[in-house]
Amino acid sequence: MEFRIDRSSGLPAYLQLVRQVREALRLGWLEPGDRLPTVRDVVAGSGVNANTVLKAYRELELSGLVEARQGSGTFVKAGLGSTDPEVMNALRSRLAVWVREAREAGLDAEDIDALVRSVLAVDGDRAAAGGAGGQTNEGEGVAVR
Amino acid sequence: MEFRIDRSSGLPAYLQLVRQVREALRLGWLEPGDRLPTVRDVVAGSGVNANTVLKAYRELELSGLVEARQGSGTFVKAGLGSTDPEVMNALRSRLAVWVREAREAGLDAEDIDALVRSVLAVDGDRAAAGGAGGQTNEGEGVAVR
Amino acid sequence: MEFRIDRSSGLPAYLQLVRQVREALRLGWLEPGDRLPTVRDVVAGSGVNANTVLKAYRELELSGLVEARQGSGTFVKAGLGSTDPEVMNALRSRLAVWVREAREAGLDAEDIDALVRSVLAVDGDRAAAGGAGGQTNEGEGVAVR
Amino acid sequence: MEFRIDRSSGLPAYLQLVRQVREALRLGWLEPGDRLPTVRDVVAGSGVNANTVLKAYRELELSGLVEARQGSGTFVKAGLGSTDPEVMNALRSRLAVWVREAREAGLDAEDIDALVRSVLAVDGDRAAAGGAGGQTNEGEGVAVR
DNA sequence: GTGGTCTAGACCACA
DNA sequence: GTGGTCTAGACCACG
Repeated sequence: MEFRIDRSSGLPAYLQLVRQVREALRLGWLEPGDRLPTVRDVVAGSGVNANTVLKAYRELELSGLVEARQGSGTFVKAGLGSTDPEVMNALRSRLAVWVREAREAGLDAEDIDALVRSVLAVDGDRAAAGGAGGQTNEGEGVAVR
Repeated sequence: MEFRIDRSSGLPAYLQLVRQVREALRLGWLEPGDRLPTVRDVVAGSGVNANTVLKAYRELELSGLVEARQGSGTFVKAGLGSTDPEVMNALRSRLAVWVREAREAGLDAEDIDALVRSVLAVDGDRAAAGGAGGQTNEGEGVAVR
Repeated sequence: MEFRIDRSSGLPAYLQLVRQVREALRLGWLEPGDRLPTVRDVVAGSGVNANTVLKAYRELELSGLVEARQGSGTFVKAGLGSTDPEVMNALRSRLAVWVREAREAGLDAEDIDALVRSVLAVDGDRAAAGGAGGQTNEGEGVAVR
Repeated sequence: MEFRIDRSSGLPAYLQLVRQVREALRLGWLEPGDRLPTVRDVVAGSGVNANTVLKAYRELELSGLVEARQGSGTFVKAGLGSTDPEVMNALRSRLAVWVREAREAGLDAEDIDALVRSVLAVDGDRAAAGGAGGQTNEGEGVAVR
């Protein structure tokens, strides 16, 4: 697993790390028992400071997702992606089709992001009680009357 | 237009405001000539401090999207949504269908977000130079080999 | 509220801070709505580094006990001490009597601590399922056969 | 004698071992001449690394409490529990009564710990120079004004 | 070599 | 002036 940090996004580096681990868990790219890259690897690969990585890993540990074993590394303890990988893949490929069309219609990544967020916001009001998701984007969103 | 800020997202409040205005522009919910809510309104509606709103509006003004007219408010100067509203709506409704299916398959907002981001990341490598840049999420993304 | 850090205890300073806040909550000395001392106050009063305090406060925030409000301080969000203050005081004064006797019998603080821990350990095996307490001492303890 | 180490307590593993030996000495569970479990036993029984156990034993030896005899094991050299076993037992059983009442009043182990520590802290100010020092908890404690 | 703790100090976001 | 983020670097605990 490899991290990419976007320094201009405004989101703190350690939260980007946390988020990317959570995403990998949700997508099934990481599973219980897997070892996260060592702090030193992440430092070498992404340019952030070691303490930033430690902070991210500690946050993940506090939320029960990973477990640090001194001297041997940090390991995934619990999964997040409860969805059947096949279903996931089906959804993913249909999404990919949609994204391609959107791009052909001239939308860029930010447009697409805005669209998705707006649909999720509407949809979220319907799904409501689902949440407890943690650091999701729920709650942020635009409303025009 | 109404702002919602999520204090626990890690993203600075003023950037959430900026982002939401940009999203509204991209989605065609705001158009040149429209007036943004007054600072006072935003304060009342979202609980942030007036200085935070001012900072967001100033930032939008610096990027040329809005214009403050002394005594009468802040107005949209330029659009961002260059896409034909009909096409936009078509894309939007197809997206909504996909989202509904995803939700029925058990994915929550964070799952969906992760999926979208991962598809955009792959897709981004292909589209590369495409985006107008700005504060997009491009660049952040997970890679597992 | 005032913190005291024991640098020779082996327990990390930030955990001592966390523990002391938890204790104050359990004893009813802190209640929801109360403001914790500012980071700067703690630094001035206890000699630890600001980041150490921030780390402690952040940990408390992640566990849902306090809430940081930028620019205005850190506030207690949830209580821990569900016990009736009167009952608490009764127990406390009876304990104080016992402690006095123990001291008169020649036990020092470490002896008393050892005794309490050993009684709790035995007792804990009986109470068993109670826990989920978090960073309690449960689990550590001596057993001689 | 059997050790239990709590990996989530924040206290270094080797200090937990040292502490448990000291407690056993104070409570009279270990006496001069007794043999401590071999390093191998401790490793098998508690999961820590052999070096960690060695470090704990070395520390105990440095403080004069135990003595390593090449080829035959590590033996208790000096006691810590100077208190008459009968008095100790009397105190212990009265403590047990109190603990039972506390538990019935709804206090859990962490509550009890907090209470004991707070009483000891107050009491400590009175007894002052009393303690033999060492790695006691003296000095840490909460004060609310 | 692994993760973890702490410090000192710069800078940012918010009220 | 409030909390928060990040860095750089020293040192510790553990395997």
